[in-house]
Amino acid sequence: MAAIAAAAGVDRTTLHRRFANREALLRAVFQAKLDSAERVLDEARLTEAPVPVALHRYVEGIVPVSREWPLDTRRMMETDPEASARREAQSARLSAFIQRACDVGYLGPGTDPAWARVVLDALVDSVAHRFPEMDPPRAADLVVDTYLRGFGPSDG
Amino acid sequence: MAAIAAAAGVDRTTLHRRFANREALLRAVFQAKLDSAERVLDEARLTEAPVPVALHRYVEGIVPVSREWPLDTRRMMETDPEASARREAQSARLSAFIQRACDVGYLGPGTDPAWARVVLDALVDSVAHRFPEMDPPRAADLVVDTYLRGFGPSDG
DNA sequence: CTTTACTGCGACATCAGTGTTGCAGTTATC
DNA sequence: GATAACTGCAACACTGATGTCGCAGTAAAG
Repeated sequence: MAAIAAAAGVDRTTLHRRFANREALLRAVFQAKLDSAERVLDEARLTEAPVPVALHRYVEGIVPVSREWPLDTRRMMETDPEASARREAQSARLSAFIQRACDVGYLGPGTDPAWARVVLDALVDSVAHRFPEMDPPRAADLVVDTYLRGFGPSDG
Repeated sequence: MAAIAAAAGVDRTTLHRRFANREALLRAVFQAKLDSAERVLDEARLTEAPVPVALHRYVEGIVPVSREWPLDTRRMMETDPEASARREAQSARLSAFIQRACDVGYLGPGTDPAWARVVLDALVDSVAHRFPEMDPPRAADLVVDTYLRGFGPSDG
């Protein structure tokens, strides 16, 4: 709480006036991230936009969210079942999109959707935190390009 | 310390007989991971084996290390300058290998070595922890394939 | 000018985690 | 059988983080 207050530039007492305790503060932060992530999923139109468009919009939107809320929402599991369920629902939407991308042939035949999903998360997280100065549209370009083509020479 | 002791199946007192304090235990664990990682780097022969062979050997070797020591050695930064320097040296070896892979054309022209390095780390970490039952040779196959080809259909 | 709203500060109480100690029990060695 | 080595257990002291409280100061509103 002291570290969070210092980072926010306020006194610990002020934090406690807004949040009853540390758990309440964490819950509020998780909710804020879930809100932002949900907005990105909605705006990406994962189920109706063309797959390439939806993918790019999703990545471009989620990179700033990941940067603003650099916390792993999976850690909410045991403390807030409601938030956990909400996170699971959002994750399911993304996994369904990956499946759709496979179904329409956007991802190659033989692609394991589970692995494709994990890799997308990893690439987003990496670009967001290891290249913090890269702006979201360019970060999305990089992630999508790497995601589809890898690093091998073209026309291998 | 209580959680570590419980996970190890021993009493806290036994931990304290071996390690003066929590910091000493952490240092020992970091050293063990650095030792294992160094062995993998040595055996991969990153500077003399053919690039595809070296890459596969490295990934196949580092996946079990990452599983056995699931801790981020970057967190040693401020507590143990010696271990931090050792970690930096190992990281430099891997980055030099990525550069070599670019130089010989194994990675496509225009590849950003820094990004290629970050993505390799991310893929290894993902396969190690999100697919814990996958054996190392097969995990290495998957990582290298994804790394080079991505998920787009072949012959795009 | 008074009141309201808000904040920072310092002091305090509580608690969880770490580190220490003494003792009893177990196993292996001599 | 005695000794050494090792361990688990419980109790204790200490420390840092959290949460609470009272008070003084500041700014905005009436």
